[in-house]
Amino acid sequence: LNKCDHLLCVTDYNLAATLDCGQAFRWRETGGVWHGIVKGRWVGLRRTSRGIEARTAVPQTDWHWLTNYLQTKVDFERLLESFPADDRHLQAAVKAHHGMRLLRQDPWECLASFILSSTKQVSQIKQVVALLCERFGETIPGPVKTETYRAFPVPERIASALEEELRACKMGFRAPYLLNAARAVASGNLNLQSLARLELDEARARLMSLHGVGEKIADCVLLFAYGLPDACPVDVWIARALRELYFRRRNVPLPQLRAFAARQWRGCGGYAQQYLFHYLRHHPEALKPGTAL
DNA sequence: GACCAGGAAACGA
DNA sequence: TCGTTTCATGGT
Repeated sequence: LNKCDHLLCVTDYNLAATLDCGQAFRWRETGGVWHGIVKGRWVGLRRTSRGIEARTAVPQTDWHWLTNYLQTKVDFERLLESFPADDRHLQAAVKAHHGMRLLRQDPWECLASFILSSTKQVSQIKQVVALLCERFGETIPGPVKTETYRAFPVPERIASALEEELRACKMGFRAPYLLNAARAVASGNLNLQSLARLELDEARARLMSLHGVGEKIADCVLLFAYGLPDACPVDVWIARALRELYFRRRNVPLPQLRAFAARQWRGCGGYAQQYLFHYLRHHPEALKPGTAL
């Protein structure tokens, strides 16, 4: 059976929060439809009462690529049970964006995107990623024939680019980092597929061997592309939240905050930090002294 | 203009 | 193993 339309039956799925919480950077929403590109396929998504309606530009016989990306088969209720019940800050954030999921993204796209993310706002990351795709991505079929749609550029294409061409995508000092990472992946020096079989610490060390990839960016990749539940990226927002809400505004050093997060959210650190991150981006006033989250 | 952004490397102590 | 500085660019 070949079709361009498909219904994903899900409950407790917050599509808008999932696609706009800062874990992926290519999704856009127009008129209630989210459109983006998953594994080189254009797809439009709409939340309905029955689930998620998906539409592609090319007929599909198998939708596993999409259900895997969206993680629609994850039991959300069981997921909630893994969160500490007595963590009132986390529970408040979960309540505000109930049904938000972590995606399962392509490792290379995720790694490249987060190399570009350092000290940039989410809106700027989206802009740089869009420029990169526009200039280096392969064209793919889309719904409007007069428009061009592009896949995320393969590492081989980035590897053959000039640093100046990359800088022209407004990525600044991150350009040599991206170029080096693309060469490592394209040459086989870094095998992204083999990372899936490693423990958290070993996989993290491999990623951190890349110039421009520290603990935070490595954890983003291990969480958003490999689904390691204990990968818990601590960025400026999460660090601020931990200090304000869990350490009574004490100036606790970053490594100590990371250790605390690992203990506090054992088994669910990835989800916990993502709910807090998304909540705080919508409610930055929650970090003001004396304000309960 | 000052200040900050989903950081990390290089440096000096 | 720490704190500081620097990196490029755009938004507020």
